[in-house]
Amino acid sequence: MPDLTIGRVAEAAGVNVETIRFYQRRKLLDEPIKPLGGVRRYSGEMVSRVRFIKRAQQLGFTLDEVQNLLTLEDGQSCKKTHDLAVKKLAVVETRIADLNRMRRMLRTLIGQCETGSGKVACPIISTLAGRD
Amino acid sequence: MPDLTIGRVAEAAGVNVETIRFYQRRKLLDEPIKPLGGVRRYSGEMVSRVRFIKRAQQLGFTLDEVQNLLTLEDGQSCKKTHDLAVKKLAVVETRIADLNRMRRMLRTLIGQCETGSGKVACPIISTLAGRD
DNA sequence: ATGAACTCCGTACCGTAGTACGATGTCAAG
DNA sequence: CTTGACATCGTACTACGGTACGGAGTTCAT
Repeated sequence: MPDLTIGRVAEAAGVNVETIRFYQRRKLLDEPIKPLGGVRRYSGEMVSRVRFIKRAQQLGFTLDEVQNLLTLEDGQSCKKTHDLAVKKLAVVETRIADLNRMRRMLRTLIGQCETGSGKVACPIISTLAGRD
Repeated sequence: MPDLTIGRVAEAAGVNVETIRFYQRRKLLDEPIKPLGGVRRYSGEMVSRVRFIKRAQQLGFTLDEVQNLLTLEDGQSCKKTHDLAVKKLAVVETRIADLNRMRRMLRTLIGQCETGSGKVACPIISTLAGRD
């Protein structure tokens, strides 16, 4: 069953071979035993694990957090998983709030630029310079 | 008029001395001439420039972009500044959209966890594992 | 005039998530 | 049995925005 080479795993999971090796160094994936003077072989399980990592990243989890999630992979400690997700949601919402502030400000400034109310200087620059 | 030491500038602008030096290396700020065997002196202008950089960062501009903005600091080339702001707004909106996707997903998963519909395995883990 | 506090400068390091590279070894097909 | 593709491994580099450090010189108040 462990029939894949690292290249096949990477390809199947849609990542770079170096990424697999990087995850191994980070202890996110383990390295199969290497038959002395040979080449490591991987099972399809490894592909699933890489995909797991990638999906978790898409939800905003860092690799450190993914490492944590992987230890919960049996699906038993639902509460711990739930709590991690709640914390992550809070972080995501903070980031959204920050970005919304940036968006509001940028829109205001762009609007001022476009309605150019006879002012000599650029309103964006003026604002950044603290003049106004 | 150039009466401040680097430490005073940093303090007045609310940044670390090392940050000023870092900006100088990055050519965001220029270094006053150093009187041979002496200490550089800065004018209040320098404090304003550091604040300019910090405000631009709060709007989402990278230091490379700030460098660009600083060359437009006379407030003349309003169009170039405007265009930079429009591009940045687009980037910010993309990030918001990404984060909104994460938020939706996290909320859904957390909700599934909480209504725990008799399932054995954790719905979050199941989703990450691609089972479901 | 002495000691604390500050400056100067180069270089190294932090976190985050990888990518790149080069030497050497192994495997499979022809 | 050779050639080409791939694996292994260690190390270095990327982007981004700084922070930290150590040794030497300078400035200022007492």
